[in-house]
Amino acid sequence: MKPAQLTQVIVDKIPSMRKSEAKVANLVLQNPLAMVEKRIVDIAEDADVSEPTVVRFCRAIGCKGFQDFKLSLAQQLAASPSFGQIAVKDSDSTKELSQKVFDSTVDSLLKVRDNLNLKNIDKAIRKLNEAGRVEFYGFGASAAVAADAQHKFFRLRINSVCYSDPHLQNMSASSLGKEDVVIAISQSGRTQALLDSIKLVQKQRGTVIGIAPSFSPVAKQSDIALEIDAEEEFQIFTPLSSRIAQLTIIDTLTIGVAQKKGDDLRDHLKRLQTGLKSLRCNH
Amino acid sequence: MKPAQLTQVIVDKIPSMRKSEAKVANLVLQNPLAMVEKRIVDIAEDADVSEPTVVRFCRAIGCKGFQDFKLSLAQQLAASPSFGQIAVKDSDSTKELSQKVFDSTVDSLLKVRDNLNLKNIDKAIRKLNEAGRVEFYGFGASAAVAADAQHKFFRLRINSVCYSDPHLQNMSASSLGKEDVVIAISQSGRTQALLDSIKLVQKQRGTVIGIAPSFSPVAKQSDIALEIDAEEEFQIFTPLSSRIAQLTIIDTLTIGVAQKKGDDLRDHLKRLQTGLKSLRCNH
DNA sequence: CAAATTCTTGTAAATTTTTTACAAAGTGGA
DNA sequence: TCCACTTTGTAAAAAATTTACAAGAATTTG
Repeated sequence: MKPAQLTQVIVDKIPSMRKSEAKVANLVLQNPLAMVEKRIVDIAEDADVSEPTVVRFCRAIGCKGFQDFKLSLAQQLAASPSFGQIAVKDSDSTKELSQKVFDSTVDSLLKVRDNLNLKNIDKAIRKLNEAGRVEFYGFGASAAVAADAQHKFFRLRINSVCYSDPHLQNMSASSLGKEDVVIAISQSGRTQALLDSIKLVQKQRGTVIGIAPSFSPVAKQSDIALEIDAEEEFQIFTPLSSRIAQLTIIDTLTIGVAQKKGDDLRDHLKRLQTGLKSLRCNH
Repeated sequence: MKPAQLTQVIVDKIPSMRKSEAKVANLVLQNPLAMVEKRIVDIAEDADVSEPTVVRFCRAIGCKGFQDFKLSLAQQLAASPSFGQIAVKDSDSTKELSQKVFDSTVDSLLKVRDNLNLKNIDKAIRKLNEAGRVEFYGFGASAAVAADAQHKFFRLRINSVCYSDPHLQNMSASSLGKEDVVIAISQSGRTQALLDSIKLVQKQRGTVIGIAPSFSPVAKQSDIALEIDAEEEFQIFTPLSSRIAQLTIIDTLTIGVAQKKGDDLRDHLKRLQTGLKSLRCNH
């Protein structure tokens, strides 16, 4: 496994820290990269605290000591080099630009990975495996995610459809039963039409798996909430990173279900691939 | 900046090393990962040399001292994780499963990032920025990617559509002109119908940007090829990682074009966001 | 509101770890 | 074999980290 996101751990633990430890934490977050070549005395001086406080800070975030802290931090930064300075400037070259886009995507994937609610993923996989019909609902940017998800579940030989039209959603939702599952996808977690559909599904006693930000109405309303809190590095555009995170969560569900279905499914997929071959160019 | 691959530097310098320094070098190469948590005394003992010899070894390969060596090594190892055993076993728990899915996605993103053809990305951004119409073509799993891409370009106020039906593709392709651009997306790079559409576009003197594996017919036929060679960790399923890589490349193009469009666009996006607010639930 | 308790922080000392200085051992050429 | 030079290890010094403890702040309780 890759090193967990140390910077994320630091952010999470700041509230429970002592005042002077928090000073160190803030210094580190301000410029993680600079820490790597500092000694304990330098950091103590810069943060205006004593050396033992720095050690206490290291222990507080789960490291064995100062060297261990530095090493973990260095490893995280090496894995995603431009952490903390990902904002795209107008002056960036194509090289810098593409690196930033890839790095920020990696960053948010790691962040989401470390905050997964495994219990709910497990529940979701179990439920999907036993489901009658599986429907995917999403609007706007999430419509493409829903379509992608539907395509994957279809390949697993699961009866699945995808609706990104509120009327079709409602009509279909009304026809669901208690063994059916709906996966509701939303970047904002506040789309009113989606909430309406969710309620309709629940009225029919269907199960709703929500993929949305924590504490959002969609997450709260869902029976099983898979929460995603990827900060978007590129604010003004349509969400980029969080959408990739959504897809990856769906991948996890897909593979989880496939694992449960076992060998039986494997044969089916092989046959499917053979079918596709005829559509291909062979030179 | 530090040399990219420390282990490579070590290999290169072994011939010019003293006998006991070479002992250390071999120990390090044998298991680089293990070095990270050792102290100088441990390494000295394991290599059967004295501690100063270890320090001399560190200096010989261009490091400032022992700590510097350890840090550099750790960084290299973190940056290029052993692309090893990610295959999912039937016995995997949900935790292991989701970690593997996320990690393998991260791995392929990093791999693709390091193999990007920047010149072509640059060309593509330039072309897209000047384009009249932009169309996205893709079938199967790539249809969702195309839909997602269309959605993003639409937000950039670029005249864009998406077709995942061969007839519509052909009809539309025939109506394109030389200032128009088509982005053709394919996981396999060998879909015959897509190749046909590409040829039609080129007959009309339109530009085709292909997102497909290296050396594939689609890549070869495209005017600007953006090649993606993500190994799929989960063989039997529909492609997972390479699709994420495709999306991220498209993100790069999107941001690149947005950057070129500048402030003008920023206002437009703000207005768009305000428009969407009315569709949201506010509690 | 003050006394007592607990929690936080820094000082100084101890320990660990790394680095340097130097001397011993080895190597090769005359 | 002897001399000059290189290589390597020992031991001491220096540097860096960690611990122990006490002073001071904050908080609770009578």
